[in-house]
Amino acid sequence: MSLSNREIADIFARCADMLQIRGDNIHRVLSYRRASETIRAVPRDLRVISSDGGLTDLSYIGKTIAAKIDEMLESGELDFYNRLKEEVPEGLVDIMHINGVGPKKAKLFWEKLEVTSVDALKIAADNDKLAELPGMGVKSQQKILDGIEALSRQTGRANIGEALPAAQRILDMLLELPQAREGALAGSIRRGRETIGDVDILIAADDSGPIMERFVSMENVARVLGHGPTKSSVELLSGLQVDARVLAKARWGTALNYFTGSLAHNVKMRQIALDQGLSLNEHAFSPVDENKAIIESAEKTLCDSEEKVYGTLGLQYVPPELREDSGEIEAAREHRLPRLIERRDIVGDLHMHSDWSDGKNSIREMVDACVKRGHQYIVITDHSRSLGIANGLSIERLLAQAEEVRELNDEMGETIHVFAGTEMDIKADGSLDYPDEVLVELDFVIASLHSGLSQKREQVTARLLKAIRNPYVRMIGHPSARQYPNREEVDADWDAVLAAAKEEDTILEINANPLRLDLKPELARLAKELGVKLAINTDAHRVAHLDLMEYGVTNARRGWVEARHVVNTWSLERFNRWLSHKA
DNA sequence: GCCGTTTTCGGCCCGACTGTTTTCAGTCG
Repeated sequence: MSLSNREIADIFARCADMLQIRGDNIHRVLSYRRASETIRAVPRDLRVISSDGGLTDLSYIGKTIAAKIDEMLESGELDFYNRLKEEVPEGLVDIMHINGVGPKKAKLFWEKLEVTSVDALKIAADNDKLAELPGMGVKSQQKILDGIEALSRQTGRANIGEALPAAQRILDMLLELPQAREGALAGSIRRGRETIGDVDILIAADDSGPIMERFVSMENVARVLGHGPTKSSVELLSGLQVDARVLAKARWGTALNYFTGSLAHNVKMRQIALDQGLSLNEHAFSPVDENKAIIESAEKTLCDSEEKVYGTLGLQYVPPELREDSGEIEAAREHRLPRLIERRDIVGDLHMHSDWSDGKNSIREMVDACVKRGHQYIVITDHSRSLGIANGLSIERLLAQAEEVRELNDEMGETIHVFAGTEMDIKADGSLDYPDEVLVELDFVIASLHSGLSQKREQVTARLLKAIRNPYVRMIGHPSARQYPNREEVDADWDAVLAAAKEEDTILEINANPLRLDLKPELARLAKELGVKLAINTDAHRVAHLDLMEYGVTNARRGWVEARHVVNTWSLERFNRWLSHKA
């Protein structure tokens, strides 16, 4: 039995941890970790890539790791991993994930106390066994107990939809202090990742004390994890960890670049700097000698903006969303980065619900709210009849709603165009929820998966293909049906889905709801490269959800998407022309 | 173990903070 991309990525990550505990060369460890990251981000099935002989084209996958991938694809097992497990107890990997415990401590607990699980470690700590170990003390022991508690409380990474507003509030509060000259969110939140491990906040100021003081004394702080003169760390009551750093304005560019990451992007930046005789860190560019040692007497180059950092290296400015070491450095070198889509390019929203199904607001309220947000056109797309839990519309109600939408549209005149549509279920048996003679009555039909999400790949793929090929279906809503934190994407043959969407001129949605962000960036990038049409929609179930569009735009930017790839950047006239041409 | 516009060997980021050190090791990002 073969393993999925994710399972293979997990195994390499665990190999890396075990190798590190064993004390292997750190760069060998990093190789496994990088390979794991690469595999996690690959949108294609490794089985397909492998049969095309393309594994070693992936970054950080060389001959050795490619062979290990093939072994797992064929046998479902990895001999190397199995042998590692005999040498290094697997529970140590979990212990390593406790905050404050790294490979050395994990190894220490194992060798001195024969502790090989988080539970056993907790018992040892409760009995004061840890404090007696060399290099340990009462405080370290307590820190580990806190870490174990945090681990059990943790539900994993926070969704960006929760983390971003919380982070923004803290940033705004710190920026109100008179000492703060400039501030920004950095890290994965700035890169727009779907989930956030912890929040990084940077403040430029000459006097750091009051800022650090204010930060650790915020009312929503559950505990202070660290409090130094220029860096502090807190855990909020929500469980979210937030780090704040203060630095000099003159170093703003290098610092923001450094703390925005990603790690892999930074490593490449530094390599390019070294190639030019410069060492790059969060403080400055420093000239280096032939041994790559910093020449202390030489003058350093400070950068107060990120543009200067990239400019110093002869690179085009790289938008944060692209900084994942997925080709952006190479493109920046040749000044051929795309002009990414922006929120202001969006002039319509093709997917929203009303109180006719499971929405909270009336059609009129949704329309008025969309007018306020400057949309030129929208589509009302309530759920279809088989989605009983969402009060899906019977054929009679659907036709009655279409009638009402058209009357409202006439009433709105030139203010906004309201199309009559539906979000129709692709049922578990593969059939569509309304017959063609009903669909023909609508202006815009979305087809979406809401059930049968754990079916086999062949089945799910066939359902998607059938929907894509229906002459009345214009768009597939949230194509992979993934939802944070608990629902994995469906298993489908995405190569086949993208090819069919291209052939049939069917739009694939980038759903802007932060719990979905579906298509994911990797697939969106593949789709636009193939010439598949995309649309970014809120899937709003209430007026407030209409403001989630920004998350969808960020997600699209992470997929290198430009305005020209996205249908709802088109004028009403062009959108109408496409609708009638396709019909 | 990967990688290459100084290439197939010799590199691979490094500074802040913490707690245990009495000059530094481990962790983290």
